[in-house]
Order: sequence, then C-alpha cells, then structure tokens
Amino acid sequence: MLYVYICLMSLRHALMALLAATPMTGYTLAKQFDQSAAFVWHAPHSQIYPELRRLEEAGLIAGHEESRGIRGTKRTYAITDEGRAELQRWVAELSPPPRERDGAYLKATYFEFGSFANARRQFQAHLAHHRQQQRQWEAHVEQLENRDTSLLRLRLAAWPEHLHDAIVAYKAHVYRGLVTRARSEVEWARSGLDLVDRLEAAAGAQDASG
Amino acid sequence: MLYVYICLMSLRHALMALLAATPMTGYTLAKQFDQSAAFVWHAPHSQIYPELRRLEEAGLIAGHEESRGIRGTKRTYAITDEGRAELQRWVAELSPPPRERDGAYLKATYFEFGSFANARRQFQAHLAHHRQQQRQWEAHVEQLENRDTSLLRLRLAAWPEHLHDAIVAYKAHVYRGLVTRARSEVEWARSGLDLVDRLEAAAGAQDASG
DNA sequence: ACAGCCATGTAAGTCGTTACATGATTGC
DNA sequence: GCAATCATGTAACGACTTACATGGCTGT
Repeated sequence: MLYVYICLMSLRHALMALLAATPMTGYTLAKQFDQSAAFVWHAPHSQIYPELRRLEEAGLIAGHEESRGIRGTKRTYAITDEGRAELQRWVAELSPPPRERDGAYLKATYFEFGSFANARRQFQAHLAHHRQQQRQWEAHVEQLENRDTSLLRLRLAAWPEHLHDAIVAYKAHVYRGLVTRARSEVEWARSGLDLVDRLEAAAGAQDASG
Repeated sequence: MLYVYICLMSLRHALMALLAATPMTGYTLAKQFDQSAAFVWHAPHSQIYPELRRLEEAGLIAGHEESRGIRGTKRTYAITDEGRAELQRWVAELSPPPRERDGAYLKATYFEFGSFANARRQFQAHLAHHRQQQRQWEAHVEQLENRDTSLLRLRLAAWPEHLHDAIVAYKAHVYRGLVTRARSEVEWARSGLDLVDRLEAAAGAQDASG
C-alpha cells in the first residue's frame, strides 16, 4: 500500500523558510503565522509544535533548550544543512496547482436561494474583508521595500550583499500579488452590489407592470 | 467537549445545490465536481458517496434505488424540503473568510533558494495553468450567458420565469470573477518573469564589473 | 495580586487525499 | 471479446480545526 501525499504539506517548508532567517521558538513562529497578517500561510500553534518535533526528528532543524528566567525554559530551533538542502529541493520542485475550493464564490453562485438584501449583505462582508486585507498587504509591501521588517533584516544578514535585491524583490512581488488579488476581490464584491441593485430594480419594475 | 466546525464543510451544500437543480446519482455529481472544470468546489467520488449517505440520513436529501439494465442498480438522490430549507439557511449565513494558504506564493517568497532558471520555470508553470483556467472559465461564462448548459436549463425549469435573469446573473458573476482571478494570476506570473530577467541582468552586470 | 504575555503542549474530531476494490452496461 | 464508461464503495493517512490544559515571566 503506497499512500504518498505529493507534498501539499507546505507548513513544513514555511517553518524551515522562517528558521532559515534566524533561530526561533515555536511561540515566535506561531506569531508569524497567525498574529502577523504578513504571512502567506496560516497555521495555529497546535499544528506548529508537533511539526517542529517531527522536523527535528528528521534532522531538518535542530532544537535546543534554553532557560528563561529562573525556572522557565524554552526551545529554540535552528535550520540545519539538511534543512537548507530540503528547502532548495522544495523550491526547485513544481507543485501541482491547488484545487478550486472557494466557499464565498460557491455561495454567491446560489444567491437566488436568498433575498436581495442577503446577497447585498454577503457582498458587503466580502468587500469589507478584502479591503482590510488589501491595506495589510499594502503596508507589508511598503515595509519590505524599505527593508523595514526585523525578519527581513535578519534574513539579509545571512546572505551575501549582491543577493539582497533579489531576496527583497521576490517577497515584494508576492505581496504585491496579494494586494492585486485583494483589490480584485473588492472590485468583484462592488460589482456584485451593483448587480443586486439592477436585479432588484428589474424585479420592482416587473411587479409594477404585472 | 464542544468541537464544532463552523461550517467549512461546503461540500454538503455544494451537493445539495446541485441536487436542487435536478435529481442525480453520485456518479453524475462526481462528474460535476472533477470532470467538468465548471465547478467552484473540487471533490473526489470517494468523498461524495459517503457524504450523500450522511445527507440522506439527515433527511436533507432522499435517495432511491433504480435499476440499470438487467442486474445493475443505481441510486438517484433528490433534495428534500428540509434540504431546501438548509440551503436557504446556508445562503443567509455569513461564513468566516478562508485562511490564507497559497503554496505557489509561499514558494515564490523564497525563490532566492533556487536559481533564476528555476524561478522562471515556476512562473511559467503558474502562467500556463492559469491561462488554461482562464479559458475554461471564459467558456463557461459564455455558456451561462447563452443559458447553454443542461444543468442550468434544468435549474431554470424549477423556478418561476421572473427569477431566471437573477439565477443566471449570479452564476455569470461568479465565473466572471474567476476569469478575472485567473487573468491576474497570469499577469502576476508574467511580471514575475520580467522581474527574473531584470534580476539576472543586474547580477550579470555585477559579475562583469566586479 | 493580577493581568497580559511568553511558552508548550494534548485530544478529538472533520476534511481531503491517494490508493485499493468491484462489478455492470454499452457499443464496437 | 474488449474497451470505455457507468456506478459505488472502503481504507489509510495526512492536514487542519477547535477546545482543553498548564505553567512561568514581567510590569503595575
């Protein structure tokens, strides 16, 4: 029986990529994932801690216990040479495109099951969410371009200077892409609201004439 | 212990929404999901058959065995009134926005771990995939606008005529949104390729001068 | 003393994936 | 006869989610 997931498992590589910038604890990694909006991959700490143990067991990262205050301890992880090699393998690998799976669009497909007011409410929520996302990504792009995030500075320090521009450029390109995405979601919701207005007007006209 | 998924489970509603158009077998439903590119939610048959049984047990759909040829049988499912009510509840409910989780963008963030040639290869694959997606969604929008899909015709037949425009319009709006999405992914990949060209030229210039 | 953050886990469940299986029907 | 398609499942596993838990440190 050969069950092999062909690596949807990006969490592992996201963790290694972060640790390639600087050693960190699980807690700090978790903050990167769910507190800071600046990360492309979400994960809760309950997924991160076990994964770190597995990565350590696989030799891709190395953890060591540090003291924190008098009785407290914390475990700081650093990427290993094997981990770096695995990151390189992963970056070179072509991943299968993700499966289409969008709850908001699915629901919008069937707005006829609800009222015009409901369709409006749904589009408004979509709009509000993605407008906020857009602002967050925009802010992050600016930070990246100014090289003004602590993690980026640490990352740059680990590479020869002639590569710095490329490192920043790739990241800025990603987050600019997310800005564009968010913007087009906003636009989609806005034109959805227009659509609902037109449909409701048409329905009203029909009532009046019928 | 109260573990309740607050309904990421769109598969259930996707199935009911399809069955609201016309009764179907699991096989036919599965084709809608993974053969036809025209569906927003992917699911393999191994997920669909058990889910249908669960929906039936919950009274949201009703299945009945039909004969197929001499010895063969098939099970056709139809939505129930309870199922229709559940669809209405679902459409009226605000779902939490999906978590950011994009493998391609995550990888692109760390292209510095690979070569320029690799970055180019990744962007090209991204471009090719989304260009194809774009064409598929475009074709589907046209079919919808012409009311030229069998499922849509069946669906319209189940509703009073004054609602037909809205039913078509919502669906066309969704698939036009997907076209826009695909287009901006194509554009993102294209400008990614430009970026790699610039970075490589800059690196070459540095080699020459250094 | 207490709040808020730092820090690390476990448990139980759902969702989605690939692979493994089987058999009938239809058309050539 | 044989291939393609119709039709329906199960098994094992990996991925992700929510909730349950615990305890130390820091500043007021």
